[in-house]
Amino acid sequence: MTTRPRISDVAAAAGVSVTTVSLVLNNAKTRISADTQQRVRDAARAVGYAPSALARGLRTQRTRTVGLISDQIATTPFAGRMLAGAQDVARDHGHLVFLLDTGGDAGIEAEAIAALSAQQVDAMIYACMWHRTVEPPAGIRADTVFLDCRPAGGSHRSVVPDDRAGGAAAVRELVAAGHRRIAYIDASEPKPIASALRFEGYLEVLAEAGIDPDAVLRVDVTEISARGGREAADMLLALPADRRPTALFCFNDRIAAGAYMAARHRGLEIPRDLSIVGYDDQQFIAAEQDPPLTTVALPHYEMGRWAMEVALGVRAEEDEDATHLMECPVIRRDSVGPPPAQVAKPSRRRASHNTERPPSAAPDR
Amino acid sequence: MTTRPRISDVAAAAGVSVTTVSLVLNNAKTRISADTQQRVRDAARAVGYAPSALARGLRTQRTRTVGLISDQIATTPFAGRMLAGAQDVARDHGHLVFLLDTGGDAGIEAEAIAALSAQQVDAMIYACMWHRTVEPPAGIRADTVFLDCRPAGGSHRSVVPDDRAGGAAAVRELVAAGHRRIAYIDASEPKPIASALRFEGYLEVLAEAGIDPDAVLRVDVTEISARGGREAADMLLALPADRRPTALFCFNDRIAAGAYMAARHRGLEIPRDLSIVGYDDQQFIAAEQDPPLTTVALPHYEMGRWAMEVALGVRAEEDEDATHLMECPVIRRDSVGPPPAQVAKPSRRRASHNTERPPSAAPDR
DNA sequence: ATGAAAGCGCTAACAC
DNA sequence: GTGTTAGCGCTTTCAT
Repeated sequence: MTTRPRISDVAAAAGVSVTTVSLVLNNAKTRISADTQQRVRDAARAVGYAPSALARGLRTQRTRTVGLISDQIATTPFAGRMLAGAQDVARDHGHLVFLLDTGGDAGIEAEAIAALSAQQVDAMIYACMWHRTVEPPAGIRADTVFLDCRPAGGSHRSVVPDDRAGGAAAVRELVAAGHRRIAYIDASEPKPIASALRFEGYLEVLAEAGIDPDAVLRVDVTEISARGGREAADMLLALPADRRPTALFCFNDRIAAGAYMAARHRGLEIPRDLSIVGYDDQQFIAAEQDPPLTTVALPHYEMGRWAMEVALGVRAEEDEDATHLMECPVIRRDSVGPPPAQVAKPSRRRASHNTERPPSAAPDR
Repeated sequence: MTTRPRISDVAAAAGVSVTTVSLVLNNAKTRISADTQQRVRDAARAVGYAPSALARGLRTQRTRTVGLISDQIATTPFAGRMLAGAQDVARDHGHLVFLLDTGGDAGIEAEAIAALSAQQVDAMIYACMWHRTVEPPAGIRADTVFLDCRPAGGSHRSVVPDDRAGGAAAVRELVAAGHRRIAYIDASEPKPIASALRFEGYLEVLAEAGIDPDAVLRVDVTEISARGGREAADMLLALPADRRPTALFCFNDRIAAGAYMAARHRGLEIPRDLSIVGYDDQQFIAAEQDPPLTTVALPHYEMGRWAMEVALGVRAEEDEDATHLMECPVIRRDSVGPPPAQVAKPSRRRASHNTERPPSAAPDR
């Protein structure tokens, strides 16, 4: 092909005017004879015609494109599902998405907004890769929808996970299994917004169950990682038997993975000796623990869909609130069981961090 | 703002013609008086002018956009870095990227190609989320560059990781540490193209070191996962002492994580009793093993950059080959050490899969 | 050193 | 039922 066929080529081939071609190709309700319609369609196919989105956009002032600005797409495992959700609904509605990752740089962000505006995108989404509060970038259009973050001041529509309810659901799993001494291994400073929310859920369920919260059972990790989780869990498990938790609710799955390590080093078997629940349902982490980790999933795909649906105006806005809370489902796997029948008799050896065997270890050999 | 300011608004504000505005805003080499230039720029800023990318694209037939078609962006942890690499160079050259994920569906793929063509993107990238051979989709433009996949028949330019060299590098780590009995825990059928390549590297280094490959030391996993890796490693570690490997090269980090589990269940300490190297340098997996896993990194960010650079024509094409091989650097962490001083005396108990203690375990209590 | 005007490919108001 | 034409906002040739 030397050059793209234009609408006039189709018109010529079909022996009609461009108006007619435009009309039939846009399925206008207009009265064009069925015969002509067929001729036009055949001609279009014959010359390999596809309308120029540029020309059409210029003329109609609707581009059928949407801009998606994200921070940090590179370094997060969750981005993909959010993008996929947004993508899917965009495609279903005939829209294309411009993806602009800013790496969190405000200058790049400003450029991105300008570029998108120059492209006359029909809608705009501002996505964060973890739930947080953001200052809406200067000059961002008012109908932008915020994905996985809350604009300060509730100035724009947004969707975030319901971390409070998720935290409650996690702890409820544990309470239902019979646990009463449940620790919360929290994130470190500066804490993500989800941290306090999940803790609220924790307290709520404890109250429901008539359990007094014990301050020693809430510990902050030194860093959000398996290593941090391991250290924190290790402190908890070193507590005297009557104060020691029988279950751990971890801020996220990576921390939970660290808790597994700590348990292992103390010879504790999960869930027989210790129950654990995580958060995030992080791919390749939660399901691949040994035993697989019970956790709470972050609804990234759904949030991505929701954001695109409201951005495109294809969702009946059921709620009045600017920010929509999306449910976090619990994913039951094998790390929760009833608490050990009797409290293990206190071992008087101080946390020596290693080869202590579980009370129940087989006296083998 | 009611409606976007047009170039004529700027012209009016500056008291010049639109030609002049266009010229100065596009930094034409033309001779426009410095004074006029300033007036125009001031006027543009004053009215908040930004040129319409649509109109400009329609006129120039260059849109400064590029289409990036990907399969499976949702379910892979590597997508982000590839996108970030592509993104960064696009931005540096003033281009915007349309991201279209097809989920691997051929129908959607065809639509995506059509949509991108309608948008008159200046360039196109076809990305896979893991190294494989693909049949180029029908109708894809000839100058498309393939990212992390090879088009069948070498019909298009492409960039993929150098898995053979990566496999060699991994095994060389082990050989350098003194190992001679090195197992390769391979992927399962249908094997990724990388599987055979890494194995080639393995054989190459063995040959270099004068080590005869032992067929029992190559085992396929039943599934690519921690569980698969665990089972495979378990078989290997159950071998009689004189046939047992002292080091494991795993097809990927998840499999390596499974190997850690198997080692742990046998009371083997890493790297004292067993050395392990993985592949992928997968985020939150490799670095968070206990001890952190030595592995080979996949150069996703760099491949993303490379692809966009050639797509945009901003890279001097140094190599004649249609497919560019990108180096996979080894990431040294703590899972490789010298082989155990003497071969452990063969335990005659058959692989009982559990509480066997390492020879060196403290006889505590 | 600056301006007039054509035209990129399309849609839609209006005429017939 | 179908055709003519203006114009979306810009770049660029050609005049001056």
